[in-house]
Amino acid sequence: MDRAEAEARLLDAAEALFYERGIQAVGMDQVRAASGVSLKRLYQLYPSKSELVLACLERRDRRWRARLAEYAQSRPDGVERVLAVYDWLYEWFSEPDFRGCAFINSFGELGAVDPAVADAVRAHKGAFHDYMAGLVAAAGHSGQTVGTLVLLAEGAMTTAAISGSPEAARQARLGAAQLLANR
Amino acid sequence: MDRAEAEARLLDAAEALFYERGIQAVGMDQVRAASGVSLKRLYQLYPSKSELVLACLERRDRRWRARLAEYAQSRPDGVERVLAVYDWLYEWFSEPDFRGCAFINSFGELGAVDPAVADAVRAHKGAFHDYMAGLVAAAGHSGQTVGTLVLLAEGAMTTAAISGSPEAARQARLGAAQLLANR
DNA sequence: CTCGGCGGAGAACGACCGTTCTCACAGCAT
DNA sequence: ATGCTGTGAGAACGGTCGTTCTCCGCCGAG
Repeated sequence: MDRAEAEARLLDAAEALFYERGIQAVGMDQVRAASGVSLKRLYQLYPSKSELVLACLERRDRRWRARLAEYAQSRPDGVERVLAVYDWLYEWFSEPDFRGCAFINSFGELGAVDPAVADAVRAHKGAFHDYMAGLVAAAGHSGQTVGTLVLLAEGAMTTAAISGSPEAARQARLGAAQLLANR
Repeated sequence: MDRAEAEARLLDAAEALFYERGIQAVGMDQVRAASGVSLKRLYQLYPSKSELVLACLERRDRRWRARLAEYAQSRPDGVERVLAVYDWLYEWFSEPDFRGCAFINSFGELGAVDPAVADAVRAHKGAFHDYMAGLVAAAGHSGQTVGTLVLLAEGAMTTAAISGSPEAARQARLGAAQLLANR
């Protein structure tokens, strides 16, 4: 098993465990068991748990945004593409192991205690905001609306996680459509 | 120090510490030090950390909702009172030690691992939803809007926490006003 | 005053966690 | 065959955590 595969297996296992149970509830030995990578290799690739967590968050950020962008780009420009974001949220919320936004969860758990985690979360949310701003501008709407549309998405993530139902995405889409209907 | 005062000091100290640093990051000994209540008394009032956490969440739920209701009731009936919710959020977000919604944070940290915590969070969010539904009905708007208004509030809480700024409440208020303007 | 129970301070316990170390072994150049 | 390098399995280490126990002083009842 070469370095690249060890990294991939580690990130896959760690990300899944952290997301499913929370970061502090998962020990490094469980990451080793789930990944099949020895502790020695683990620590020479990621010298501390904190760095492993950061690496997971960064990879998740890239994947999450890529998945969203890929989905949205399959829709026509304009308002349709803005609303596609909420359709994608619905699909995401419907995944059987959905447990909320990993960044919101990580921030609540470690944001006050690990500034690097807090920075990663802010970067992720900032990038999402910027992406939405691009979609809204392309739809010819004022920048005023962007913030509200982002709040709807964020609210849908936490509400879907807590309620255990993807319906919040539908509700958010309705609200967004209404906001975009009357300029 | 009688039983009632010991309970109050424990809950005050524990709630503040859990909220500020996260639950798992705070040890029982720190609760003892901050409250001035001995470990022995602590454990005879709350036989486990989990029960102390639950008691904190329940008291916080009651206080949070009471504070919100008190604020809203000082405004005239109708749409004004619905919008007052977001004004109150702005004040809350502006408190110097604001660190997001304790229930969202607790859910992210322990929701997957402690079902009692998950239940308490669901109860809190359900009560907030019902309260908003009452305000919206009193304002003569359809129940359709309630979900969206709640999403705006939830999104504002997480966004304010992560960004460190209370502006999200302003943004949420703008969105809510727009939703309530055109029925 | 004496006794008994309660409370406080903090040590003790067992479990676990992040991290490092030991040791045996596999692959490879010489 | 002989070293050398790096690996895997897992023990070991130091620290912390939740929880319990010990010991001692206080205080009210008799």
